[in-house]
Amino acid sequence: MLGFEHHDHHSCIRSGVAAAEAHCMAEGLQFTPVRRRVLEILLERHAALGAYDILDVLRDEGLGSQPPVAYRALDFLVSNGFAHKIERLNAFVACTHMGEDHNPAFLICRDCDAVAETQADTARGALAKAAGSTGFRVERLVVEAVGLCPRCQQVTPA
Amino acid sequence: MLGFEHHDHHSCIRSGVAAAEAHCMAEGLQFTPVRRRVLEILLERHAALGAYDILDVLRDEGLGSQPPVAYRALDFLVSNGFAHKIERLNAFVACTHMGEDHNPAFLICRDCDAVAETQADTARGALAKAAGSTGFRVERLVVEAVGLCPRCQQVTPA
DNA sequence: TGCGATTTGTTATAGTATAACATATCATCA
DNA sequence: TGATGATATGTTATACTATAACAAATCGCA
Repeated sequence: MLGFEHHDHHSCIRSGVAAAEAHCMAEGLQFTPVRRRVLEILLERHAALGAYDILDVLRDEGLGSQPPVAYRALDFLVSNGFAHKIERLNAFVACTHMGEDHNPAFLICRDCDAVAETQADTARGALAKAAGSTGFRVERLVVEAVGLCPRCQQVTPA
Repeated sequence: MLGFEHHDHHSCIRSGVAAAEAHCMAEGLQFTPVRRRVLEILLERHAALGAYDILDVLRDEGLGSQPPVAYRALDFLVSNGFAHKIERLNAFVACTHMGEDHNPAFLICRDCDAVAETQADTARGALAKAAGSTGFRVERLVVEAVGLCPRCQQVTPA
């Protein structure tokens, strides 16, 4: 997983964009300037960004000025697994497992909004058992842990 | 857990309200008319209800007409564990484990918005491991499975 | 009874998201 | 290569979700 620790930001942006581009190429999807830029913005910050935060950046750069521009790009990224929506925050993050088929789970810092993506074990566990026993068919699983990241535990103890 | 199966609705509303009332009594909390009524409304439907849906009912009954009335009652219910917020739907449901200390997980039908509450196993699993290894301190866990309930699988196959 | 704390009423506004339709661009194949 | 159907963007308008701020009422208790 990509945690809260330091990492090479430049290469992580580059490789994220490259992975998305490759995937679009392979699938015949259009990786347009707005879509690419929104993904870059999400990769640049490693925190959850609201649609309107993203729109502000786009507007500054002349790439679009109305909400639907941001929402459409985000829909595209989410639909294709390049980004995820954090329901708890009404915000979005770049995916850190580009390409891999995965069931994301998130660690969300309530102080700084940093988000780390990890894996949820979907098949096992009480939830799967409950779903099975009631006949509920799970299609998508949202797992979001809210708490304090290591850094903010220093600053905001207890 | 409370599943999607049939159950005695009347007794389930009565016992839910009674449990909340007892808890408030014990804790010295005020179980006011609006708060009681909102809990009843949530118990009556076994689906996720938006704050404004609830407000509509309150308004019809002369119990309040402005959003803060509904939101404040919901905040109270959620804070005290009588109800839960479904982040995925921006909506609320009555708790079906009144009183017990629990980590709720939800099965949400994307067709009819019915919600079943069950338990998440928080301590074990990949998530807990990931949190532990990064030093992230989990305070609250949101687990929401989106899919089709048994009934809607009949109506809306595959 | 009076005082502080809690709850409710109300106005206003902030923040999140999408419908609908016009225009432009792309992708392809005749 | 130029027509055409599909996809993407631009734009206006509006719907939905949520909270700030302050006044008025009510409650709990000394």
